[in-house]
Amino acid sequence: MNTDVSEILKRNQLSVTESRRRILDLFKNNNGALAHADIEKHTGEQFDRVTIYRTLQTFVEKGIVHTIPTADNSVLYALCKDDCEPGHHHDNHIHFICDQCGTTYCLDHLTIPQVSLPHGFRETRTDLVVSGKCDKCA
Amino acid sequence: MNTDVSEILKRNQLSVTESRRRILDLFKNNNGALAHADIEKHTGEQFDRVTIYRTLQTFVEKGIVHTIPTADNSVLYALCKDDCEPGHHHDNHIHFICDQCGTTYCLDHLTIPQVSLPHGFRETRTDLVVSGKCDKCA
DNA sequence: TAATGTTTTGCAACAAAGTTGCAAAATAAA
DNA sequence: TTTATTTTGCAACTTTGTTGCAAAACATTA
Ligand SMILES: [Mn+2]
Ligand SMILES: [Mn+2]
Ligand SMILES: [Zn+2]
Ligand SMILES: [Zn+2]
Repeated sequence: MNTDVSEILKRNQLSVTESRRRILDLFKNNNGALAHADIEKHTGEQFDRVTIYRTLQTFVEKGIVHTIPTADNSVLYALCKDDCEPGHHHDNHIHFICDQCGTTYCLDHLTIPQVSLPHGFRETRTDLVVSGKCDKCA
Repeated sequence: MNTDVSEILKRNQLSVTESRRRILDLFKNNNGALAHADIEKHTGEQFDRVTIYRTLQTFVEKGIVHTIPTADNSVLYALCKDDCEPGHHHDNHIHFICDQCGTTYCLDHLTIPQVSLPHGFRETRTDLVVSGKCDKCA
Protein backbone atom coordinates (compact mmCIF):
# COMPACT_ATOMS: atom_id res chain seq x y z
CA MET A 1 0.00 0.00 0.00
CA ASN A 2 2.87 2.34 0.66
CA THR A 3 4.47 1.52 -2.66
CA ASP A 4 1.13 2.23 -4.22
CA VAL A 5 1.02 5.65 -2.65
CA SER A 6 4.64 6.38 -3.45
CA GLU A 7 3.97 5.57 -7.07
CA ILE A 8 1.24 8.15 -7.24
CA LEU A 9 3.54 10.76 -5.77
CA LYS A 10 6.37 9.97 -8.18
CA ARG A 11 4.02 9.94 -11.12
CA ASN A 12 3.13 13.50 -10.17
CA GLN A 13 6.74 14.60 -9.81
CA LEU A 14 6.49 15.01 -6.07
CA SER A 15 9.17 14.10 -3.57
CA VAL A 16 8.09 11.12 -1.52
CA THR A 17 7.92 12.38 2.04
CA GLU A 18 6.39 10.86 5.12
CA SER A 19 3.63 13.41 5.45
CA ARG A 20 2.58 13.07 1.84
CA ARG A 21 2.59 9.29 2.02
CA ARG A 22 0.66 9.30 5.27
CA ILE A 23 -1.99 11.77 4.15
CA LEU A 24 -2.47 10.16 0.76
CA ASP A 25 -2.79 6.83 2.55
CA LEU A 26 -5.56 8.27 4.68
CA PHE A 27 -7.54 9.15 1.59
CA LYS A 28 -6.97 5.69 0.12
CA ASN A 29 -8.29 3.94 3.22
CA ASN A 30 -11.21 6.27 3.72
CA ASN A 31 -13.58 6.35 0.85
CA GLY A 32 -15.36 9.52 1.94
CA ALA A 33 -14.14 13.05 1.91
CA LEU A 34 -11.85 14.50 4.56
CA ALA A 35 -11.69 17.95 6.06
CA HIS A 36 -8.46 19.50 7.19
CA ALA A 37 -9.49 18.83 10.79
CA ASP A 38 -10.10 15.15 10.09
CA ILE A 39 -6.59 14.74 8.80
CA GLU A 40 -5.20 16.53 11.80
CA LYS A 41 -7.04 14.11 14.06
CA HIS A 42 -6.05 10.96 12.20
CA THR A 43 -2.38 11.85 12.01
CA GLY A 44 -2.28 12.93 15.63
CA GLU A 45 0.61 15.15 16.59
CA GLN A 46 2.69 13.73 13.82
CA PHE A 47 2.67 16.69 11.48
CA ASP A 48 2.45 20.41 11.77
CA ARG A 49 -0.81 22.09 10.81
CA VAL A 50 1.01 24.09 8.19
CA THR A 51 2.36 20.96 6.55
CA ILE A 52 -1.14 19.58 6.18
CA TYR A 53 -2.34 22.80 4.59
CA ARG A 54 0.52 22.77 2.15
CA THR A 55 0.19 19.10 1.36
CA LEU A 56 -3.51 19.43 0.56
CA GLN A 57 -2.81 22.45 -1.58
CA THR A 58 -0.16 20.54 -3.49
CA PHE A 59 -2.45 17.56 -4.00
CA VAL A 60 -5.20 19.78 -5.37
CA GLU A 61 -2.78 21.49 -7.75
CA LYS A 62 -1.48 18.15 -9.00
CA GLY A 63 -4.96 16.76 -9.48
CA ILE A 64 -4.59 14.05 -6.85
CA VAL A 65 -7.50 15.26 -4.74
CA HIS A 66 -10.36 17.60 -5.48
CA THR A 67 -12.24 20.01 -3.26
CA ILE A 68 -15.93 19.88 -2.45
CA PRO A 69 -17.78 23.08 -1.56
CA THR A 70 -20.24 22.80 1.30
CA ALA A 71 -23.19 24.81 2.44
CA ASP A 72 -21.66 25.42 5.85
CA ASN A 73 -18.45 26.92 4.58
CA SER A 74 -16.00 24.12 5.25
CA VAL A 75 -13.71 22.75 2.60
CA LEU A 76 -13.68 19.02 2.03
CA TYR A 77 -11.14 17.03 0.04
CA ALA A 78 -11.56 13.71 -1.74
CA LEU A 79 -9.43 11.54 -3.96
CA CYS A 80 -9.73 12.09 -7.67
CA LYS A 81 -10.78 8.91 -9.39
CA ASP A 82 -10.87 10.26 -12.90
CA ASP A 83 -7.97 11.28 -15.03
CA CYS A 84 -7.33 14.62 -13.39
CA GLU A 85 -4.30 16.62 -14.33
CA PRO A 86 -2.42 19.54 -12.78
CA GLY A 87 -4.61 22.59 -13.08
CA HIS A 88 -7.43 20.70 -14.72
CA HIS A 89 -9.81 18.50 -12.80
CA HIS A 90 -12.43 16.22 -14.31
CA ASP A 91 -14.36 15.18 -11.25
CA ASN A 92 -17.72 15.91 -12.71
CA HIS A 93 -19.67 13.76 -10.33
CA ILE A 94 -22.31 14.59 -7.76
CA HIS A 95 -21.45 14.85 -4.06
CA PHE A 96 -23.71 13.95 -1.19
CA ILE A 97 -23.22 15.22 2.34
CA CYS A 98 -25.12 13.57 5.19
CA ASP A 99 -26.34 16.12 7.72
CA GLN A 100 -26.55 13.46 10.39
CA CYS A 101 -23.30 11.48 10.30
CA GLY A 102 -21.32 14.05 8.35
CA THR A 103 -20.05 11.58 5.77
CA THR A 104 -19.49 12.92 2.28
CA TYR A 105 -19.98 10.56 -0.63
CA CYS A 106 -18.47 10.90 -4.09
CA LEU A 107 -21.26 9.59 -6.28
CA ASP A 108 -18.90 8.74 -9.11
CA HIS A 109 -21.52 7.12 -11.28
CA LEU A 110 -23.80 10.15 -11.16
CA THR A 111 -22.47 12.72 -13.57
CA ILE A 112 -23.43 16.35 -13.36
CA PRO A 113 -26.02 17.24 -15.99
CA GLN A 114 -25.07 19.76 -18.63
CA VAL A 115 -26.31 23.25 -17.79
CA SER A 116 -27.28 25.58 -20.61
CA LEU A 117 -26.09 28.96 -19.39
CA PRO A 118 -27.30 32.37 -20.57
CA HIS A 119 -25.65 33.74 -23.69
CA GLY A 120 -22.03 34.74 -23.19
CA PHE A 121 -21.41 32.76 -20.04
CA ARG A 122 -18.51 30.30 -20.12
CA GLU A 123 -18.31 27.36 -17.74
CA THR A 124 -15.04 26.08 -16.32
CA ARG A 125 -16.25 24.19 -13.28
CA THR A 126 -19.57 22.93 -11.97
CA ASP A 127 -20.33 21.66 -8.49
CA LEU A 128 -23.50 19.80 -7.66
CA VAL A 129 -23.75 19.12 -3.95
CA VAL A 130 -26.74 17.40 -2.41
CA SER A 131 -27.24 17.28 1.33
CA GLY A 132 -29.70 15.30 3.40
CA LYS A 133 -29.61 11.88 5.05
CA CYS A 134 -27.60 8.97 3.72
CA ASP A 135 -28.87 5.41 3.51
CA LYS A 136 -27.38 4.54 6.89
CA CYS A 137 -29.00 7.47 8.68
CA ALA A 138 -32.38 7.75 6.96
CA MET B 1 -37.05 52.38 -0.85
CA ASN B 2 -36.61 52.53 2.87
CA THR B 3 -40.30 51.89 3.46
CA ASP B 4 -39.95 48.97 1.11
CA VAL B 5 -37.17 47.52 3.19
CA SER B 6 -38.93 48.25 6.47
CA GLU B 7 -41.99 46.42 5.20
CA ILE B 8 -39.96 43.28 4.59
CA LEU B 9 -38.54 43.46 8.08
CA LYS B 10 -41.93 43.92 9.70
CA ARG B 11 -43.45 41.15 7.64
CA ASN B 12 -40.83 38.89 9.15
CA GLN B 13 -41.45 40.05 12.72
CA LEU B 14 -38.12 41.81 12.98
CA SER B 15 -37.49 45.11 14.72
CA VAL B 16 -36.67 47.78 12.18
CA THR B 17 -33.18 48.89 13.05
CA GLU B 18 -30.71 50.97 11.12
CA SER B 19 -28.28 48.14 10.47
CA ARG B 20 -30.96 45.82 9.20
CA ARG B 21 -32.45 48.48 6.93
CA ARG B 22 -29.04 49.43 5.61
CA ILE B 23 -27.87 45.89 4.93
CA LEU B 24 -31.13 44.82 3.36
CA ASP B 25 -30.97 47.94 1.21
CA LEU B 26 -27.55 46.89 0.02
CA PHE B 27 -28.93 43.60 -1.23
CA LYS B 28 -31.82 45.36 -2.93
CA ASN B 29 -29.52 47.71 -4.84
CA ASN B 30 -27.01 45.07 -5.74
CA ASN B 31 -28.40 42.25 -7.77
CA GLY B 32 -25.50 39.93 -7.20
CA ALA B 33 -24.45 38.08 -4.10
CA LEU B 34 -22.56 39.70 -1.25
CA ALA B 35 -19.91 38.31 1.03
CA HIS B 36 -19.58 39.42 4.60
CA ALA B 37 -16.51 41.43 3.61
CA ASP B 38 -18.45 43.26 0.86
CA ILE B 39 -21.02 44.41 3.36
CA GLU B 40 -18.33 45.56 5.73
CA LYS B 41 -16.81 47.64 2.93
CA HIS B 42 -20.06 49.16 1.71
CA THR B 43 -21.25 50.16 5.14
CA GLY B 44 -17.88 51.55 6.11
CA GLU B 45 -17.25 51.93 9.80
CA GLN B 46 -20.93 52.29 10.43
CA PHE B 47 -21.58 48.95 12.06
CA ASP B 48 -19.68 46.49 14.14
CA ARG B 49 -18.49 43.30 12.51
CA VAL B 50 -20.48 41.30 15.01
CA THR B 51 -23.68 43.10 14.09
CA ILE B 52 -23.20 42.19 10.44
CA TYR B 53 -22.66 38.54 11.32
CA ARG B 54 -25.78 38.49 13.45
CA THR B 55 -27.87 40.36 10.90
CA LEU B 56 -26.94 37.96 8.11
CA GLN B 57 -27.67 35.01 10.37
CA THR B 58 -31.07 36.44 11.20
CA PHE B 59 -31.86 37.09 7.54
CA VAL B 60 -30.98 33.52 6.61
CA GLU B 61 -33.12 32.13 9.42
CA LYS B 62 -36.08 34.26 8.35
CA GLY B 63 -35.72 33.29 4.72
CA ILE B 64 -34.86 36.79 3.54
CA VAL B 65 -31.49 35.84 2.08
CA HIS B 66 -29.97 32.51 1.18
CA THR B 67 -26.38 31.30 1.26
CA ILE B 68 -24.35 30.14 -1.70
CA PRO B 69 -21.53 27.66 -1.20
CA THR B 70 -18.35 28.35 -3.12
CA ALA B 71 -15.40 26.27 -4.18
CA ASP B 72 -12.97 28.56 -2.38
CA ASN B 73 -14.60 28.33 1.00
CA SER B 74 -16.23 31.71 1.32
CA VAL B 75 -19.88 32.17 2.13
CA LEU B 76 -21.97 34.33 -0.13
CA TYR B 77 -25.43 35.72 0.56
CA ALA B 78 -28.13 36.71 -1.87
CA LEU B 79 -31.72 37.91 -1.65
CA CYS B 80 -34.37 35.27 -1.78
CA LYS B 81 -36.74 35.93 -4.65
CA ASP B 82 -38.96 32.94 -4.13
CA ASP B 83 -41.38 32.33 -1.33
CA CYS B 84 -38.88 31.34 1.28
CA GLU B 85 -39.95 30.86 4.86
CA PRO B 86 -38.17 30.68 8.20
CA GLY B 87 -36.24 27.44 8.31
CA HIS B 88 -37.30 26.44 4.81
CA HIS B 89 -35.76 27.92 1.71
CA HIS B 90 -36.93 27.36 -1.83
CA ASP B 91 -34.12 28.92 -3.81
CA ASN B 92 -33.67 26.03 -6.14
CA HIS B 93 -31.93 27.97 -8.84
CA ILE B 94 -28.46 27.71 -10.30
CA HIS B 95 -25.69 30.08 -9.24
CA PHE B 96 -22.89 31.35 -11.40
CA ILE B 97 -19.66 32.77 -10.03
CA CYS B 98 -17.34 34.69 -12.36
CA ASP B 99 -13.69 33.89 -11.66
CA GLN B 100 -12.62 37.15 -13.24
CA CYS B 101 -14.82 39.90 -11.81
CA GLY B 102 -16.04 37.90 -8.82
CA THR B 103 -19.70 38.65 -9.44
CA THR B 104 -22.15 35.98 -8.41
CA TYR B 105 -25.37 35.64 -10.38
CA CYS B 106 -28.60 34.09 -9.21
CA LEU B 107 -29.88 32.42 -12.35
CA ASP B 108 -33.46 32.42 -11.14
CA HIS B 109 -34.91 31.05 -14.33
CA LEU B 110 -32.60 28.06 -14.35
CA THR B 111 -33.92 25.49 -11.92
CA ILE B 112 -31.79 22.73 -10.51
CA PRO B 113 -32.49 19.42 -12.25
CA GLN B 114 -33.86 16.58 -10.19
CA VAL B 115 -31.15 14.15 -9.09
CA SER B 116 -32.00 10.49 -8.69
CA LEU B 117 -29.97 9.44 -5.69
CA PRO B 118 -28.92 5.90 -4.75
CA HIS B 119 -31.46 3.87 -2.83
CA GLY B 120 -32.00 5.08 0.73
CA PHE B 121 -30.59 8.56 0.28
CA ARG B 122 -32.89 11.45 1.17
CA GLU B 123 -32.37 14.94 -0.24
CA THR B 124 -33.08 18.09 1.78
CA ARG B 125 -31.02 20.63 -0.11
CA THR B 126 -29.24 20.79 -3.44
CA ASP B 127 -26.71 23.36 -4.58
CA LEU B 128 -25.63 23.71 -8.18
CA VAL B 129 -22.84 26.23 -8.56
CA VAL B 130 -21.18 26.94 -11.87
CA SER B 131 -18.02 28.98 -12.12
CA GLY B 132 -16.27 30.43 -15.14
CA LYS B 133 -16.46 33.72 -16.98
CA CYS B 134 -19.57 35.83 -17.16
CA ASP B 135 -20.84 37.56 -20.30
CA LYS B 136 -19.04 40.78 -19.41
CA CYS B 137 -15.69 39.13 -18.86
CA ALA B 138 -15.67 36.41 -21.52
C1' DT C 1 -46.04 61.66 24.18
C1' DA C 2 -43.90 59.41 28.09
C1' DA C 3 -42.91 55.36 30.71
C1' DT C 4 -41.91 50.58 30.53
C1' DG C 5 -40.42 46.18 28.83
C1' DT C 6 -38.00 43.81 25.12
C1' DT C 7 -34.66 43.38 21.58
C1' DT C 8 -30.53 44.67 19.41
C1' DT C 9 -26.05 46.66 19.34
C1' DG C 10 -21.11 47.49 20.31
C1' DC C 11 -17.33 46.35 22.92
C1' DA C 12 -13.95 43.30 24.68
C1' DA C 13 -12.08 39.13 24.93
C1' DC C 14 -11.58 34.93 22.93
C1' DA C 15 -11.25 30.78 19.61
C1' DA C 16 -10.58 28.85 15.26
C1' DA C 17 -8.76 28.90 10.65
C1' DG C 18 -5.39 30.07 7.46
C1' DT C 19 -0.87 32.47 5.78
C1' DT C 20 4.10 33.76 5.48
C1' DG C 21 9.27 33.91 6.14
C1' DC C 22 12.99 31.43 7.32
C1' DA C 23 16.35 28.15 9.22
C1' DA C 24 16.80 23.14 9.86
C1' DA C 25 15.83 18.66 8.20
C1' DA C 26 14.71 15.44 4.67
C1' DT C 27 14.82 14.01 0.00
C1' DA C 28 16.69 13.75 -4.74
C1' DA C 29 20.45 14.11 -7.92
C1' DA C 30 25.22 13.84 -9.05
C1' DT D 1 28.96 10.17 -0.16
C1' DT D 2 28.57 14.81 -1.36
C1' DT D 3 25.95 18.43 -3.04
C1' DA D 4 21.83 20.73 -4.56
C1' DT D 5 16.95 21.05 -4.08
C1' DT D 6 12.76 20.55 -1.79
C1' DT D 7 10.01 20.15 2.21
C1' DT D 8 9.16 20.71 6.99
C1' DG D 9 8.36 22.84 11.59
C1' DC D 10 8.34 26.80 14.18
C1' DA D 11 7.02 31.40 15.29
C1' DA D 12 4.61 35.18 14.40
C1' DC D 13 0.85 37.07 12.25
C1' DT D 14 -3.77 37.92 9.82
C1' DT D 15 -8.36 36.87 8.99
C1' DT D 16 -12.67 35.02 10.26
C1' DG D 17 -16.06 33.86 13.38
C1' DT D 18 -18.12 33.38 18.39
C1' DT D 19 -19.75 34.65 23.15
C1' DG D 20 -21.18 37.37 27.41
C1' DC D 21 -22.73 41.44 28.91
C1' DA D 22 -23.93 46.35 29.72
C1' DA D 23 -25.64 50.30 27.07
C1' DA D 24 -28.48 51.88 23.46
C1' DA D 25 -32.25 51.45 20.34
C1' DC D 26 -36.69 49.92 19.42
C1' DA D 27 -41.63 48.42 20.30
C1' DT D 28 -45.53 48.50 23.31
C1' DT D 29 -48.77 50.30 26.37
C1' DA D 30 -50.85 53.70 28.91
MN1 LIG E 1 -15.69 13.57 -5.38
MN1 LIG F 1 -29.59 32.78 -5.48
ZN1 LIG G 1 -25.26 9.54 7.26
ZN1 LIG H 1 -17.39 38.56 -14.71
